[in-house]
Amino acid sequence: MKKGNGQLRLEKQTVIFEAALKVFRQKGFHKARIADIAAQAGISYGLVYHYYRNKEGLFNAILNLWWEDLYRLMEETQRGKEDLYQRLRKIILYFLDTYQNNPDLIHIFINEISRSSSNLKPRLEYFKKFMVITEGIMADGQEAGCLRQDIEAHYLTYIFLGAMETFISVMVYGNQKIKNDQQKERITTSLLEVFLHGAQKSGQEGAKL
Amino acid sequence: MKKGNGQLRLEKQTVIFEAALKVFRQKGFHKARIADIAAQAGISYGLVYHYYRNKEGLFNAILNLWWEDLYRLMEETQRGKEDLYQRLRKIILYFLDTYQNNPDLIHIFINEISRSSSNLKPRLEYFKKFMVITEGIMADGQEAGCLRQDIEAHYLTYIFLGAMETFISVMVYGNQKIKNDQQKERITTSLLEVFLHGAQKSGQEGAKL
Amino acid sequence: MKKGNGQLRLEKQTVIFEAALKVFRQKGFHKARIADIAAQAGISYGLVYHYYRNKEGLFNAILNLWWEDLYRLMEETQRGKEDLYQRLRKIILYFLDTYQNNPDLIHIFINEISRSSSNLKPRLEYFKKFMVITEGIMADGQEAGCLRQDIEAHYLTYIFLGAMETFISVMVYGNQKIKNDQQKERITTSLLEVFLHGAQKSGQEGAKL
Amino acid sequence: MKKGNGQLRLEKQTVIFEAALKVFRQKGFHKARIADIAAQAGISYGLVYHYYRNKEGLFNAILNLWWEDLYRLMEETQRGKEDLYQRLRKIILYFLDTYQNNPDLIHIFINEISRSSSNLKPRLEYFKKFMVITEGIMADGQEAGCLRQDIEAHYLTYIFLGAMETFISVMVYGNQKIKNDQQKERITTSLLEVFLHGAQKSGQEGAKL
DNA sequence: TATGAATGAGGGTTCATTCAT
DNA sequence: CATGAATGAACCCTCATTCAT
Repeated sequence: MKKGNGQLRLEKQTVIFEAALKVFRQKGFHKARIADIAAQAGISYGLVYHYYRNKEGLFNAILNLWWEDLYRLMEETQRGKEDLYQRLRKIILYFLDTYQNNPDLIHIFINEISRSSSNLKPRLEYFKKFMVITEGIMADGQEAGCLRQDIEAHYLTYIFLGAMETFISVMVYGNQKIKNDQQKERITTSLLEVFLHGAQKSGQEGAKL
Repeated sequence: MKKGNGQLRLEKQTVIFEAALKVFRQKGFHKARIADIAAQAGISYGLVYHYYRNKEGLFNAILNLWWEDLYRLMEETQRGKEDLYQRLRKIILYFLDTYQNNPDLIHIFINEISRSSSNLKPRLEYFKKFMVITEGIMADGQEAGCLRQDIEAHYLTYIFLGAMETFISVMVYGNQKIKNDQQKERITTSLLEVFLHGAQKSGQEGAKL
Repeated sequence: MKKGNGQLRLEKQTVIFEAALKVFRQKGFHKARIADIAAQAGISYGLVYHYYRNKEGLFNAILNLWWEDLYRLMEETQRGKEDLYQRLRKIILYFLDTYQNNPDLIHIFINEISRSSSNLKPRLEYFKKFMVITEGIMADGQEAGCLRQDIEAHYLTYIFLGAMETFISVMVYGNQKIKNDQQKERITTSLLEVFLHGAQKSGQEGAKL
Repeated sequence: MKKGNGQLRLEKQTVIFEAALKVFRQKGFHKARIADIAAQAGISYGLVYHYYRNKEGLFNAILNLWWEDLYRLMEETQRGKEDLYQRLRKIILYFLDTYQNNPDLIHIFINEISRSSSNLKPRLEYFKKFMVITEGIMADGQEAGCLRQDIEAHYLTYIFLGAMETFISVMVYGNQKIKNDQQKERITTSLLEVFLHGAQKSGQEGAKL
């Protein structure tokens, strides 16, 4: 039985997509060549243009996957009735899970989205939206009396996201693997612990550092 | 009185350097053209090659300035007798001061860390060294009993640096100006407060979030 | 009937090759521009890079053709049972035939031997090998008692090849055509006569010159 | 006592000239940079243009030295009453002496004059003149009954000069030094022997090779 | 669908030459 | 005389994109 054309199209498109994921990660957007991606996908480079408008379009497809998944998570998080701790935990775990399951994707996020000035304008909006949602979570926490109110919600956001991003970055740059769930747990706990309770040794409250 | 040639040479080199700073910031390494930099400097593009070996060399000169200054600060910090709070405060203020005085430089630092012609290794090495020094400060803090020891020193480092970097990034991306010293103070305090004492509302210790 | 793609590819490659042959001959390696070659071939310059890695690669392809053909001849010559006279005659005729059929090629051989991007080593190696083979022929002649033994075989080689090469060079520089087989015969005979029997008027042996 | 300016000018010019000799030999005309020559001469590159019109002019000065010296020798040779053997011997020794005393010069002759297609037009004339003079010597020899007349005088010229040039070329390419006068003598004798008496083993006259 | 030949804009780099000092 | 800063023509090469087959 012959597969439907749509099915075939989808498959080939996926092959190209994943090849692009790999090549963009290895070389970065500018140095990645369509020919590299085609070779990785095992097709001719002309074919790429049947499935994607151009290099930019292919790259955007990857970005969309990233942001859509992230937004979906964020919306779920917002809709849910969970407390602040669980919500922040979910965000961290989302990044760590993606790091495990799709390291190319998060590599690209770190290198090409989070840290890249080229063609930044449109991408910045995505980033801002993500920050705004996170800020909402922080504000909720402040309203609920869980978070201190003497620090602006967006400051709390920067601190939280920045700390997390650096964890991921270090792993990405160091090509570290996440060995097991324990490690994921330790990272998550460390992040939340310090963010929520601080790095200061307990009992030192108010003492001179 | 005639200026020495060395003086003149230095001046022109500086003009090119600053033009490069601006153009690299605006366009990123890949999209920045030597011709752009020359135009910005008000010279012909050929002259750039009298002062710098090539585009890469010019870019590296910029990065070196950044890292050398940063290392100088870190060494001062290490040599000093100050307590943990003052040390971390100095690091943050260094970034904020640089942001005020040389926003292009810090922009490039934020955006172009992973950019390099072929091997980003050398630049990562710079970064790692910076992290190692910071980790030393954290370890000192743990030994001195100022910082909790149930979280690894390098985790503390990631959280601290990541949080700070994101503050800067947000300002960079948003083209925000630091209006006055008060704002610098507020940012510094917020960062240190959360890092050291946590974001959790005091009195909530142990309470359900 | 549709031609195979390989066939087409080969054809176009040949067109470029022959254009290069012509341009390299006219301008020499350094002054020959890829754009010239492309124009000569009636294609865009970018296409040259589909068939050859770069200018150097294209040039090497030409040299390889020359050397491979020459080596093929030399090996045939060595395998054959012919006497010295026939062997030397074959070598001369090979050069003269090539001059007739592919004057560009021999022009390049004559002019560009020492030309190379950085290291002329590889090309000299080719030349040396050619000389070594010829020297073998001379040594055979000495062993067989056909050639005088009071002069080293490689000296005989220099004299023979040098004389021949200059014949060709003069024709190349003077843009002389070989008009007919008689001329070829005369050149060959003159060379062999002088090389083998000397330029001295017979009967003058030992007389004062 | 202060030297006259003309004296100084001459000295500096000579320094540049000799630097050029060295650099042109090492890199060839195209790859030799004025900056290289100036550095070799220990002066600034702008100064080169005070003494020579441009790169081409500097190169021509070298060529002129070569050709003028060679012509001087040839004229002396022609004016003298020496026999053919002595004349040819003088030519060979001139090349070998120059190889000993000014290897850069003869290197350039071999690489840039004898074998070079670029800017060849004007240089070719020099070469032709040299050949014409040599041909005159050969014709004299034929008239005097010293050389066989069944071979055209210019053929004899090609054979003689070609053989000699290849000797020099091999030494140049192989970076061989002339160790002593004996070697010079052996080369000269071998060349003249083969050219005049032939390579064939004596007593084999007419025998099948 | 699929291929890869073909195009040409674009940019880095070199270096001879000029000229103000 | 001497310097070397300054200029810009020249040219190699890359690679995204198009399109005939």
